[in-house]
Amino acid sequence: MVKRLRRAFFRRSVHEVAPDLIGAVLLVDGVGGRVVEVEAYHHTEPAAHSFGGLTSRNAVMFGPPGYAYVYRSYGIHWCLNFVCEPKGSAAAVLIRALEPTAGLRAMRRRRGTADDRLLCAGPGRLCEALGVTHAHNGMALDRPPFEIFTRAGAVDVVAGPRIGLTKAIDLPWRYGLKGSRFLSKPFAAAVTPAA
DNA sequence: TGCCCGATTAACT
DNA sequence: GTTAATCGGGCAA
Repeated sequence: MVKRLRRAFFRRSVHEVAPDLIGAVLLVDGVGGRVVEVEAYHHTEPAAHSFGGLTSRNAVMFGPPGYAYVYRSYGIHWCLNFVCEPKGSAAAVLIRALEPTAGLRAMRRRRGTADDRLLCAGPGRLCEALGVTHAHNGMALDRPPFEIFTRAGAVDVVAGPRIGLTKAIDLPWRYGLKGSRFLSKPFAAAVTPAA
């Protein structure tokens, strides 16, 4: 049964929330799709923006769970995260790829491509397709323009190392939908994460 | 104040 | 395979 996600969903460990988001549906102003790839970040690990402590950029990460943390990447792109765990954990899940299902016309227009596989295959592309910008930083995930729904049934989730990092590169905190053609990159090995 | 670099992408060779 | 685009955070001075 598909249900709208409530804030309590995000209050759990980032390592529970991240795989549970695979297969969920994310919409921003009615545009979006099925989550097929995410990554987990936690302040105890040096790859996280929150590792060095509270700053103006990462302040939302240090707040309560269930809010959007949006940051500028490489001075060019926006990246969307969901803040998790009780306030102060400074943990978040980076949304890396969607299978587009709603608002295809709007996404193709924003992205300037008709190749549906590349509409949301990557954190920067996804934000461009959904129209996510710094204006969404700090917004609640259970209120408009966000709508997030649980997955309908069981899915095969695979895990592997995160993408594009120079620190903590070995932690297998990237989660994806097994076999999806909408991933930003394929998973090297099909390893099912521990429950 | 200045410098370096990044949770990326697209367009190259 | 490599590299430019582009800018705010973090740290050295």
